[in-house]
Amino acid sequence: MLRRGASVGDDIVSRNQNRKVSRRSSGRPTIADVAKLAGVAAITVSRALRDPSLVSAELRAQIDTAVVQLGYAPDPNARALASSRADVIGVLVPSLTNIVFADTVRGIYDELGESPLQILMGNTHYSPREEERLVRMFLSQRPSALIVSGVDQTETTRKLLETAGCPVVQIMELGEDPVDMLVGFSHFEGGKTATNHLLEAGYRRIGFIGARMDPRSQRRLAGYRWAMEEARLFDPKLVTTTLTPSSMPLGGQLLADALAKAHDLDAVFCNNDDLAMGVLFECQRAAIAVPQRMGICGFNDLDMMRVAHPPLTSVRTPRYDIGRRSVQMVRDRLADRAVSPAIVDLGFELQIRESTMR
Amino acid sequence: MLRRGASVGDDIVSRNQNRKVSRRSSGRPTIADVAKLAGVAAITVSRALRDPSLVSAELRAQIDTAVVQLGYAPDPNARALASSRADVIGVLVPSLTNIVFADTVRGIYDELGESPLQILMGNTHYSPREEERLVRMFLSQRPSALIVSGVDQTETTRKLLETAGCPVVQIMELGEDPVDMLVGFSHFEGGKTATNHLLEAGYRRIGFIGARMDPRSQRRLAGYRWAMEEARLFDPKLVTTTLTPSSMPLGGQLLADALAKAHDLDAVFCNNDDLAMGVLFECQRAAIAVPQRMGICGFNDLDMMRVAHPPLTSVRTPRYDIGRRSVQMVRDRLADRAVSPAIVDLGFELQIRESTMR
DNA sequence: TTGTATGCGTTATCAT
DNA sequence: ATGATAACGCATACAA
Repeated sequence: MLRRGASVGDDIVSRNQNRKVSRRSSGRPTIADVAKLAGVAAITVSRALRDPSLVSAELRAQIDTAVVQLGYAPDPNARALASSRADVIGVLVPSLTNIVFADTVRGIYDELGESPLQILMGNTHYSPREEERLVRMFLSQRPSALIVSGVDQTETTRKLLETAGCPVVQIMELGEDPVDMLVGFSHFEGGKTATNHLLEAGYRRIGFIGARMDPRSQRRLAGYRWAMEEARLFDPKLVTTTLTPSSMPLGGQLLADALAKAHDLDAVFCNNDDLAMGVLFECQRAAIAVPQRMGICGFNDLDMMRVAHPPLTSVRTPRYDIGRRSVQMVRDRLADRAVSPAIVDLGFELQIRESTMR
Repeated sequence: MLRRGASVGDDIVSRNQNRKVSRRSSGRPTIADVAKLAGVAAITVSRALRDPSLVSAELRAQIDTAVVQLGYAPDPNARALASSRADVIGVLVPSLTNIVFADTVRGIYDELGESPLQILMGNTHYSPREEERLVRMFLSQRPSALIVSGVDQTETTRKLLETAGCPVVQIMELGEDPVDMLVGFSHFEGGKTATNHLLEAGYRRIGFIGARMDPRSQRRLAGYRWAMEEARLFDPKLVTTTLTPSSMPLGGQLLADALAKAHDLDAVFCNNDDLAMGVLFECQRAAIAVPQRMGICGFNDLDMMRVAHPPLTSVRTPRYDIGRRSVQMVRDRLADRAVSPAIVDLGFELQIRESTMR
C-alpha cells in the first residue's frame, strides 16, 4: 500500500536486478542479501545469528558487518514457518484490570526483559469456554510456551495443553497434578490463616465477604469455612457473596447486606483488598469503630492497605513473583534444563495491622 | 519434539504418501489437505476462508465440510509470510499496572471481541528509548496496525511510525499533528478545569501534587498553573512533584511535604486518584477536616472516589472508550473506509463531590 | 469463478 | 565448519 523512501528503494532495486522480476518483495533486506554481501551462504548467516559458536570467527565478523550495514532484521514469521516454532509465549489471564493479574503480567514482562520472546496475551474474562477458544487460537501459532491461570481448565483445554508440545505453566494456584509445571500458592491456606488470625484476635462472629467467586475465591472461602468449623463458630448467615465483579463500592454494599443478616457481626474476612477498603469506608460512614466493633481483614495486601486509616490487615500474596517465576520455569525448560520441582509454592504472608487489633 | 497421537498420524501418512517423503511436516492438516478432500485447488480454499463471497456456494459447502472434518486451522505464520501482513495489532503502553492503561487495554480487547486479530503488547516503562526499541521489534512483524500511547515519541520513532505502512493510532492525548490518527482528551484542559473548580469553591492556596510526572502529568500541571496564574494566585511553593511512580502511600507523603512548604495550603489538586486517596487518609490521620480545612480533587475518577469518606471530587476520563475507539478507527481504516475526523477528542467530565464542597 | 505457477524469508536435512 | 537444496503453509499474479 505505502511505498518506502528512495534510499531503501534503491536497495530493493539492486537486489531484484539479479533475480529477473520480483513483484512481491517487501522492501526489506533478507538473509540472502546479508549472505551475498558477506560472501557466504544464507544458511551460514542463519547459523551465525542463532548460535554464533557454529560459525568461524572470521565469517562471523563479515556477517555482523553485513547485518549492520544493511540494517537486517530477521522476519519472525518466516522463521516461525520454517522452524515450526514461534518466539512467542501465550499468556492467558481471566482479567486485565484486576490488579492481581496486572502485577503477574508485569512480572512476566519484567522477567522477559529484552529477550526476543513476545507475549501473546489473552483475556478469558473468567470463562473456561473462552479460555478453550484462546488456547486453540494460541496453539495455532506453535508458541514456545503457554502460561495459563488456575487449574480449573475444561477437560478439552486440559487435553489441548497436554498435547501442546511446548512447556505449559499453570499459575496462581497450587494443585495435585499440573498439566506440566505449576507456580502459585494455596488460597485455601490463605483463607484459613486469615480467619484463624481473626479468631485469635478475639472476634467470634466473623463474616466472609466475597465477590466474583471464581475458583480461587471459592478456595479462600473454603479455608475460612474450615477454620470457622474447627472453632465451632461457622454459621451460613455469616457468608455474603455475589458473582458481581469486585470493587470498592461493592464492599460497602456487601457489608450492609452482611449486617442485615447478622446484626452481631464483629469482623469480616474480605475476599480481596478492594472489598476490604469499601468495608472500611462504610464503617467510617456508619460510625462503626474499627477494629473495636468491627475487625477487617483483606486479601492480597496492596500498597493502600498500610496507609488506610486505620491500616488494614491483609494476606500478602506473591503475584509479581509468580509472573517472574513462571517465565524462569519456561526458560529452564526451553534450555532443556530439568525443572524441579515442577510445582512451586511461593507462599503468602499475613500482614497484621490495626484493623484487627482489638 | 513431541509426536502426535495415532489418529492424527494416520492423516499425515496418507498425506505424505503422495509427496515422497516429508520429514518436516508439523502433523497438522494444511490447506492442501482441505483442498484435496474438497476436490478443489488450494487457492480456492484460501479464498473461501478469507472471503466466502469469492467462491461459489457449492464449493464453499464442500470446503466447509472438509475444514470441519479435518479440523483445519490456518497457520498464521504462513499466512503472514505469504501476504506480508500479520493479523496483529501492536499496542504500546507505558505501564501495565497503572489502572488507566489497564482500562484502555481492556477496551481494546473488548472491542476486538472474537476477531482473529491478535494483540502484541509492549510495556515501554515510560521510556521513549524503550518505546523505540519496541516499535522496531513490532514493525518487523508487519502488524496490521499500531496503537501507541501519547504524542511524545522520539524523532526516530516518529519516522518509523510515519513509514510503517500500516494505520497508526496515538492514544490518550490530543495534539496538533498526529502521525496518522489520534484519540484522547486534553490533559491541560482537565487540569485547568479541576483547578478552576477549586477556585470557584472558594479555595485560595491550592496545591498541585504530582507523581511520575510523565508528559500527561506535565500537561495537567500546566493546566493547573494556567488557572492559578489567571487568578493571580500561582505560587511555586504550592507545587509538589516527584518522579517516583504514583501510589497511595506516596500521596500521604507528598501532602506532608506540601504542608511543610506551605502551611496555609487549603486544597490540593492531585495528579491522580491514588494520590488523592493517600491525601485523604493522611488528612484523616492528622485530623484535618475535609473539605473544610482541606479540599481534595483527584484525576481519573476511579470507582473508589465515590465511596470514600467523604466522597472525593475527580476528573472522569474516558480511558476505556479510548481503547475501544482506537480499535474502531483501525478497523475503519483497514476496511478502507475514511476515518474522519482523524483526531477524536473524547473529553472528560468533572465529578464534583463532598471533598471540595466547602 | 477457478486454477497454475511461483514467491514469501527462513531453517531442516543431507552432503562435503 | 560450510553449503546446496528442498521444504514450511499460504497468498499473489496472472491465465483461463
